[in-house]
Amino acid sequence: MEDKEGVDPASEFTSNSSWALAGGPDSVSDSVNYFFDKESNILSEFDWNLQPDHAEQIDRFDELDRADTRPYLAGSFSGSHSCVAAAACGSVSGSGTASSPAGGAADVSTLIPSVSSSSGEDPSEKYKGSGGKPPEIPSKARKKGQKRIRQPRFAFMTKSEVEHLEDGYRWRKYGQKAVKNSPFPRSYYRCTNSKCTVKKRVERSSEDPTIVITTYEGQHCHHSVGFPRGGLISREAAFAGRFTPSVSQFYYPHGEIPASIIRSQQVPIEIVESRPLPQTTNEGLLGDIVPPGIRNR
DNA sequence: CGGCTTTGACCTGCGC
DNA sequence: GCGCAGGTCAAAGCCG
Repeated sequence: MEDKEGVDPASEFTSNSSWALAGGPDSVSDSVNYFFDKESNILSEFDWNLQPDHAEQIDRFDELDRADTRPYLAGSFSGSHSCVAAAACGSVSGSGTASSPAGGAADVSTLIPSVSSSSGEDPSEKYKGSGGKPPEIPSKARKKGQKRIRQPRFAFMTKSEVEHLEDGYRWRKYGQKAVKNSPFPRSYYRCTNSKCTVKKRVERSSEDPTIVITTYEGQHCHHSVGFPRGGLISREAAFAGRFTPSVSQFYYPHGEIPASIIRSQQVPIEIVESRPLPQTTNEGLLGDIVPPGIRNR
């Protein structure tokens, strides 16, 4: 509806978001490989294809970052988060409450998922668990054998002491599971809005307990509820909270951020500057954080 | 009392 | 077929 107005530039560039480039700078390649090694289970689970091939473009993102994206990437989650993600948000309906990014950012982690618009047409979709039912379909009404339709997912890493970020929406925890090969459990949250099917998972990296990996699934069909603590929202939170499909992200694993980014970002960074978001449009967001050349791939 | 968290059970898919 | 792991359900308990 209102979230689908017009053509989504993001989807335009992510509709075939299994980017395949060739080769890449060493530092970033290492970074990517690092991420694959350490978080491959998570990434693969999310269908993310973070390949060394992306290094070249990530490096360009690096340049972009030096250009003036930092304030936009800065996060201000409640608690002591240092946001690690840069994400582009697709179809955003209105500017909502995401208008005042505040400081407190750090590790700009990026990640390139092959965010499939996964409407269930993907034969490789593995609907592990969930009783195999789509969120929209109550368990009782669910037909046996019906495949759960997985919503597009979006994730980011956050260096944080607390796990639950405030992203402007209210969440209800509906489950927690121990994760294999990880001492940290994974928590499952669902948007408290009864009409909203967005879910999110929160888990800590087994490799770096200071890293919180938050995965959003689905798309909010409503506006955020605002921010009780100061009313400031980070750009990432805005992205996350209003996540829509057709989004591409970039991840740098903590500690493996390309040196140039570290130079410009420092880790962590306390950014006091509060700068209004440009327009919360796809164009604006993408323009901020997506390296040139990536967008139309 | 309503909303939320906790937690064990259950379901499903996948690999062997 | 079986076991494992992930995801969800739902009852019970907690809290404001």
